[in-house]
Amino acid sequence: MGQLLVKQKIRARAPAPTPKELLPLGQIIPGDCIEAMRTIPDASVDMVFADPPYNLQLGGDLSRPDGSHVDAVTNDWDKFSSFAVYDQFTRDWLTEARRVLKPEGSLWVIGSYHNIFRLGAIMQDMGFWILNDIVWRKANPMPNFKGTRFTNAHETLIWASMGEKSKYTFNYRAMKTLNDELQMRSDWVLPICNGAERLKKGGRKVHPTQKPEALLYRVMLATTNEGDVVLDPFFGTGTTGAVAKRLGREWIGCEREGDYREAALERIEMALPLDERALKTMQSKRTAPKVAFGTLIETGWIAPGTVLSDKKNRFRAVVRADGSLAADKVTGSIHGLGKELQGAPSCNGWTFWHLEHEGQVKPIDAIRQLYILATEP
Amino acid sequence: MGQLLVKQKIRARAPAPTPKELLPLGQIIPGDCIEAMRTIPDASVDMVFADPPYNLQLGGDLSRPDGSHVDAVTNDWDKFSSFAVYDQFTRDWLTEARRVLKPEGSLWVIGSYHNIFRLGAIMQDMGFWILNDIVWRKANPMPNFKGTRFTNAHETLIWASMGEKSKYTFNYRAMKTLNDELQMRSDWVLPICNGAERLKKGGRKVHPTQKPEALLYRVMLATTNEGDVVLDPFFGTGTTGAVAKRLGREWIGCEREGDYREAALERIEMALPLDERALKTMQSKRTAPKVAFGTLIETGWIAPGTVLSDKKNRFRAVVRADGSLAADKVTGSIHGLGKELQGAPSCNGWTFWHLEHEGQVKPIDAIRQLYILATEP
DNA sequence: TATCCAATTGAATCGCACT
DNA sequence: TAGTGCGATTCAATTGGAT
Repeated sequence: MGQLLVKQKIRARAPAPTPKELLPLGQIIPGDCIEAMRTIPDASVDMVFADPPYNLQLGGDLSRPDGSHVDAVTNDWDKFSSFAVYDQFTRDWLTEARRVLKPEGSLWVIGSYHNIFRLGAIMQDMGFWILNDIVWRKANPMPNFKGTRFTNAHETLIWASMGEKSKYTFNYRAMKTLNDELQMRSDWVLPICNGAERLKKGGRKVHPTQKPEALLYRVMLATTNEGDVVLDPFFGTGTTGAVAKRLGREWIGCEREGDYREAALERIEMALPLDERALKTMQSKRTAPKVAFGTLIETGWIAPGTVLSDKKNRFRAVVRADGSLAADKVTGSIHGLGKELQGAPSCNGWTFWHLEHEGQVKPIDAIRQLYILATEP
Repeated sequence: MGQLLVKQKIRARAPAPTPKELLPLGQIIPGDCIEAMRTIPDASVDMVFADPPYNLQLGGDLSRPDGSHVDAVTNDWDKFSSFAVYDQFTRDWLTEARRVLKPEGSLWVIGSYHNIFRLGAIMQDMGFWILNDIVWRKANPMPNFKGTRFTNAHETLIWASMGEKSKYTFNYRAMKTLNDELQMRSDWVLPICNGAERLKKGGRKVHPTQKPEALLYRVMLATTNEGDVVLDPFFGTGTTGAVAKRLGREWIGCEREGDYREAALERIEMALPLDERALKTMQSKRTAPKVAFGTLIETGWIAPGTVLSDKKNRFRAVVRADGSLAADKVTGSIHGLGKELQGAPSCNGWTFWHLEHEGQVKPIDAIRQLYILATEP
């Protein structure tokens, strides 16, 4: 309420806003996104959400350990000849985005380490004021098949206002409610887009990088109001449009590829306005914190070199730096070594292995419980 | 053992490495980090870990590697100049870091949304090749008291090699062990630095942004080997040094502030190195001593004439005296024949081929493991 | 009908040493 | 330096067929 009043006051002093009738609401403008955005009036849009090409620079083919082939992003639209070319492209579309945004609008971009640092730096150079960087922690990412790096399990979003002193919309209360009455954090755990939500045609995915609706849902619920105009310059198969419709926001898309436009329009046509049941599935599940044995080593709760033993003191093992255990001649994880030594079909290392703690012999699970208690919010 | 031999072979072809006696190991070089790094020889360091200042309103005490002075602009209204000064400072210290790093060394930086995008973009521009961006997801972050944004609950690290084709160290197996036998992901949940670990003097924290040892523990265990030299140009109160000492790595620090240097030295003095047994980690098969299939034939672990088959019993092959396999019409190595028969791009014969052993069907790799265990010193 | 198992798949900068 | 051969390497979710 108070927020609305403030907005009206400011608008009264600013130039008259563009009437919505002059905007291509609910339409996908075909062609290059920069050209397409030029058709939109200055200061007429409340939010821009952009999922630009990542400039992945992939090498040769990649196969899984089972020999199957990984379907990579090889589309032409993700090919740039150099960082300089990518940067110029980025500055060009960001310039148009800045022009069409209202002074109190905000900008979201999403990317991976291939492009997000360039995006963020250019945004700052252009005067955008970063409000948060958000980490989308994928619940089910693709593994690193060759064991050469850490599993690339997240993507990064940047949320920015038009400038340091600019106002912006943040629905704090809605976010806190969505997060079981805890402040919404800058890391969001959400599954990747698959199952029924993933658009397919003839058994093949229509778009290689379709984003999950849950991601856009949270973005829009947090930083726009009902009736706001959301522009997506890289519309793809229209996740932004579908979520905007469900949440009662207006949308405009730009998209070069006819196939994507067609799939998007059909999809948005079918999108249902929000019902409460759907909302519930969007809410973040408070997953019980999983604690690996290695975490207790890293955080100093159990020191490498500590000697563990089973309850009857038949077996002993030394904790090593990486969280593995070393017995006389065998090594392994807390579970694997326990199983091995006992010759049992399986073993829960958390209850099998004990150590002396405060004068008492306790299972290592007790240390894990203490750790969880100490670090829980 | 085998690994050491390989390393020496490579070094023999490269220019002679800097003898460790010429490096200021276990020392904190006082003064400006760029000046301090200049005292370190070219290509002498295995890893640089840097936690540079975040504040973009810098004081006027920055200098370039050539000694010229950087004229800092600190006015609020001139963010663009402020970014330019920060970028120049970043390029300057990264230039020195790049010079002292070995060709197969790697660079870690940590930052927040204020500076990480600039850091990452400049690293890419300088030729560093990003291997991962890592999200440190704070288990207990400070809430956003005003409720104006999302709770800032993470920081970002970037891990990079010297270039696209450069080799680098990644202890895949140790990370997988540390994470309960699942690949280590790019999002790390770790508590912030508090409690006994947080250095305090007169009830006040000594350093405003002391990093948790657990973070450095994982970084170093993952991407350095025992005895490697780690340089931290923004040493602060010495978390990098303390963890390096614990993990049997050498360290060099640079730090301007005398108070931090004093606190760091005292702290590292008290840190206990791990003993040899605890320091060991699980080896990946890639670095483990190699056992050829032929060795198992020669030593009688597998007899010539033994019939191998794949798990589903679709293919069968006979072991020949020289360690090759013979199928119906084709012959080849354990890998080549498996690849051939399946029509796959590649095949690991060790896991593909099975035989009956003690009443169970096991991959031939299991026999190799038994051999390694039995012949280990 | 419920359950289980096998197969498929997702924004991926994915090997190394020798000739 | 490009080519070749050895051999190391995957997690969670979904889908569809078999039990």
